[in-house]
Amino acid sequence: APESPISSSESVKSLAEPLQQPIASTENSDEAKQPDPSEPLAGDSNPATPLPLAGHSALSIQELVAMSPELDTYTITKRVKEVLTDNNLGQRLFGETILGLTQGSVSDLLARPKPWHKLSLKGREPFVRMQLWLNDPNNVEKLMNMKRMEKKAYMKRRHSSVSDSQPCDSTAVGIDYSQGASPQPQHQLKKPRVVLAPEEKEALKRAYQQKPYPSPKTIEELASQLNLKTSTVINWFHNYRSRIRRELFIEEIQAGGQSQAGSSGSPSARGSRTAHGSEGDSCDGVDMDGIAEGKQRILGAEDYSTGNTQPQGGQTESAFEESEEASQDARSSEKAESFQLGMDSMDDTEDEGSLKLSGRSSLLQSQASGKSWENIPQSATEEDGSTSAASTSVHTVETSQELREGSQTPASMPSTSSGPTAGFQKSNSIQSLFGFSDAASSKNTRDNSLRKKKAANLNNIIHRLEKAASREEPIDWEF
DNA sequence: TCCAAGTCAATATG
DNA sequence: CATATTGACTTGGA
Repeated sequence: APESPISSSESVKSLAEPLQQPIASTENSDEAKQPDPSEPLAGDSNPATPLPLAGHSALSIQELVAMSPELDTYTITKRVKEVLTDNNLGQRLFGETILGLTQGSVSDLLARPKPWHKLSLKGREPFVRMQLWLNDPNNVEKLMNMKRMEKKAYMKRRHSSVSDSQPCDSTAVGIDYSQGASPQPQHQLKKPRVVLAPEEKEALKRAYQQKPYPSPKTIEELASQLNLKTSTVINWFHNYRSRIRRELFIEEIQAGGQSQAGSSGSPSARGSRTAHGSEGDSCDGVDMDGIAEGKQRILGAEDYSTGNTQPQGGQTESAFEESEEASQDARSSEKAESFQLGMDSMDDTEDEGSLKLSGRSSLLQSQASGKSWENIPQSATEEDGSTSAASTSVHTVETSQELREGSQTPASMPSTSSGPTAGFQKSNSIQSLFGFSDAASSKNTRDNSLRKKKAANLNNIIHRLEKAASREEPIDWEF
């Protein structure tokens, strides 16, 4: 019963309690949550975002974020979406008044939340705000009010044709677009906003698969070939890389978590989206592109010993794991053991001499709706990493990160796995041991896109390894 | 300098 | 109208 007398800590506490599934445990390591004075400069460091912030208390969000416990971003966004749709509140309003973000950012955040542990301090901020908002009993009411006020202001504007700036409180960054001010603004310097043609994207993607980190020279070539500005190509690579990465993150979350609802029973209310079928769906969720592309992929198998905690941590990625369709669902064997080794063959294509490494990988797929998963350490076939593409051996590791124990929605679970239910697994000490660890083994994801992403990600990793191993010339290791 | 992570903001879509 | 996508920009780290 440690009580932290910190006055303002109440908000922190509120942050801590809310949802969070049965993850439980993990305690012990309460880092000291002292009020901590490390805010000498704080003051003006952040120019923007005064934002009202429901909390009010003395702590800045940054501080709250810093001491926030691990939040389940997926659940948070899910709930936020529910609340918003149930009450007909838009992302714009929510984003601007609660999160201090624009509509597009909110959309993105809600649709593709990254797992907490992959977020930077800054990136966690919106989630903390969302959690705070969810905890506020009057959240909806407040937003509704804002909505009303906005509407009123709008009406007024239409009437008197007078432009007035922001209504109500909330700070206002002061930004306001003056419309009347500058006479003849436009001109032709509008910056057209480059829009890449499908073929261009295609070409870029292809280039990416070969080389996720093209050298300046390559970039120049691409740019001239496609008739694009160099900076556009550079930007495209940056964006693509990070978006691919993000897609992978969310796969992880969905595969591993899938918590459950619970929350408000919500009386129907046209649930337009949220089609989370546990299975059966036909839609394979998102794809970054829908364009058909010659599915080409390289499945490399490398044995990256993720071991050692890489300095940067962050990026060690979870890229290992490639699942192949191979066994697919075809046989829905619900055997006790739910994994099987598959060697796959990559069927297709070697289009344009793309490299093809030996494929085949061990596949561990836990199927069954339940969470019967096991972590199989897998054999580590070390050996020289580089070059030996042939060796192949992949690890599908996945030290499960959070294993929820007992509890877990007994409600709907159809018993399913009869197994011993993995009793052991103590608390997730494992996790702390291995600083990172990703979770979730992919099920039979048989998306094309997924596969592609993974393949791409492999390339990405290969690149890193290459860089780390011998940072020299842009070796091209074509196989 | 490079890169990644976050965002913005224009524009696509629904 | 609202939400989704995406090229570009910003920030921070090495």
